[in-house]
Amino acid sequence: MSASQDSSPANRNRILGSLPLEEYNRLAPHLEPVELELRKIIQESGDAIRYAYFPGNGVISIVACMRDGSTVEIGVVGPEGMVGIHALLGIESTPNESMVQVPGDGMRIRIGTLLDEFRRGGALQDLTLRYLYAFMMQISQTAACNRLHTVEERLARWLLMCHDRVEGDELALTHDFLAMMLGVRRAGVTGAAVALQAEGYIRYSRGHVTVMDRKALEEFVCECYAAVKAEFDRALMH
Amino acid sequence: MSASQDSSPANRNRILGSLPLEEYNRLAPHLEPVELELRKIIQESGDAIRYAYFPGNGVISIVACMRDGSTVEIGVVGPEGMVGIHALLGIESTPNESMVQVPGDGMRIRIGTLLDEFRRGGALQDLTLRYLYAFMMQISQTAACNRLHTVEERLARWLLMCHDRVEGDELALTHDFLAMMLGVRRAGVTGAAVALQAEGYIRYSRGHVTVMDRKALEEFVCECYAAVKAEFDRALMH
DNA sequence: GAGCTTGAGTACGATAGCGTACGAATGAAC
DNA sequence: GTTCATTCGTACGCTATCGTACTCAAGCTC
Repeated sequence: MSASQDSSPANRNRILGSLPLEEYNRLAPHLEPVELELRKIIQESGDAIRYAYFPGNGVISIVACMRDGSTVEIGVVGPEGMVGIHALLGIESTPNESMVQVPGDGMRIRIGTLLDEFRRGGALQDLTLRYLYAFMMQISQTAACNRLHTVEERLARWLLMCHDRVEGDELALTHDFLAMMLGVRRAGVTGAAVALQAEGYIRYSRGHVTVMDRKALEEFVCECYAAVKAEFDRALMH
Repeated sequence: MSASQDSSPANRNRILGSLPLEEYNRLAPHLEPVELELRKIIQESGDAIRYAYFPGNGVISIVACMRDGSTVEIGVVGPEGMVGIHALLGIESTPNESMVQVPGDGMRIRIGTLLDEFRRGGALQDLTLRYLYAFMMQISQTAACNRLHTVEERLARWLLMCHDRVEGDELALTHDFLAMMLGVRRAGVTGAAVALQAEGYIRYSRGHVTVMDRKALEEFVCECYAAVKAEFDRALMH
């Protein structure tokens, strides 16, 4: 029996919602609801990791930062996963930064508390390690995709990954932010966005993208999208 | 007390060599020595993961493969780590491929046996999870590096990472193989190699690179090299 | 030592993306 | 309704890398 009974953030999150009741009940007193506000940095590069976050909805970007300030997204986290998984591996901080791309809500819990449960070796450990595998495949495909595919393809992939984790077809995103995620110029995003819009896949207007034709986007996007999705399905199904 | 007493492959490997004797002795009867032969694929993309490999020396590339046959390396493994860590996360196979880049030797062990020990939650779990963190940082930096840095910088990084894991200054590598690792054309590697050679950093001749001036290479390489190294040191020190 | 295979150097036109910059349009603020 | 900051569209010269292809040299085989 699982903990999925209502639609609280805890139960919209796939990891928390898949826990057996016994484990969930041990964690529940320590879970605090949090709002995930647009553009909020919930984990600063290099800072001590104090909380793990389990989104109920919304999308969070995990970003690698360079010394000169340029950034590249290495993965996204939605209700299927968690932020702060690095800390479960036994380290206290990480150079990666976590930023809210699509606002939502979720639950957070102190890392120490979560680690205690993780180290019991039960369902939480199993679920988080499987998620970790999926996330690792996402990073690894991103590494390949960054090397081999065009800005247009990568923008399409990003939009699809976001769309998968959100209700509705509209996303609040500026070209500037997408440029930071994709690691390209703002003007580069504009060019790609114009192209995708010309094909009728999306519609853009001042910080708002609408996915108009998801099916067509899926046909246009590079293989990386499906590859990552397949690994998520494989690792997280049960 | 640790298991590092002689110079068998088991004890040249950092993970095995850091295990407390009790844990090491439980694993020891199941460790088989293996030779890591140049260019051998020790884990095929999509195949069931049957063994974990702990190199005593040599370098193994973990590679993402695309449908069209193009490949990009996402990370390297040497005596500091292991191949097959994916399986500790609870999955049976992965699309990544593992190939020997610098020949050497090591120990292997059946995944089931290793998983049993991993699930006891002792030092092996701690060591492998910390290594996993370091490896994840390597992939993540590679994703960023692939997006932001030139072929020359990335070649320098690759050579330094290899050099760190090998005794001596000579590596047996063709431009063709480096092209597969860096995800560029063979001619692109040649161009970069010529440039590094002109600066006196390396010397190249028919499948053999020699690192001539490591210090200068370290000054030339992009920040990604030091960033990954710092995370390895941080995660694996004890 | 002749022939063959493998690996390296080079060339060249094509193209994607860069850095930069400027202006237009939208939406919010007053 | 006017002002202003934000966001987007576009342009232009520049560079890195691509795709392809040809040649040359080294080392192995017979």
